[in-house]
Amino acid sequence: NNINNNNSNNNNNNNFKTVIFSPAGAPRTRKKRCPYSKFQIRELEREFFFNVYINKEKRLQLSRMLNLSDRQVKIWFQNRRMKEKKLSRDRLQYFSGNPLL
Amino acid sequence: AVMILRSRFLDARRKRRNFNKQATEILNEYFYSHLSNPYPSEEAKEELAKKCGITVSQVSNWFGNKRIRYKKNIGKFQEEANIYAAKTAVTATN
DNA sequence: GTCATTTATCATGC
DNA sequence: GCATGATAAATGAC
Repeated sequence: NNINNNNSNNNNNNNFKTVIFSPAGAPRTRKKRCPYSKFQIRELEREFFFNVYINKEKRLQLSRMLNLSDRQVKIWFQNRRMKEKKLSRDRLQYFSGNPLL
Repeated sequence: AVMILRSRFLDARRKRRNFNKQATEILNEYFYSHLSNPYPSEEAKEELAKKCGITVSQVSNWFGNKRIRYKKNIGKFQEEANIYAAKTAVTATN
């Protein structure tokens, strides 16, 4: 079964690999970064609002609905949790400098 | 009101402002004097952030961008590399 | 799982 | 018009 396809507007063309700079070693490749569509982001964010940690069933369900691989959904939630943590840090720093707010 | 502030955080994420010349000098000085391993430790990042008047995240962003852009076009940064190499060479003799 | 990264992309400065 | 800082996918260490 092939997982990656993207509907959404502009892209892709996944499974395009980019060559990585290899410091004295065999040249490796990495999947090209492809930005997700507005629709994909909306659905991912919606699920993230309900639970920051997604279980296997919902993950598979989401991946099918959004034409993303199971791995991509998993990684998206990992990155999203990191983003939330950073936003919390920024918020704390911001308010500590502005006690009136 | 909460929603307004919340949206302002999300919107303000990409209000980019260039760093001042002194901060860029400090960052470049560290980068080119550690060119063989341009990965400052967490403590070094905090010190750089303090000296430059920016956040630790901004220091990490700067080094991330600098590493990839230097690697991708070393020739373009050759002149800049020579300048800071000479600068650190002077301090090394002292 | 977290988290520091790499890489491409975005948004702005000038 | 690119330079530059910040963010978004993707990888790998642990």
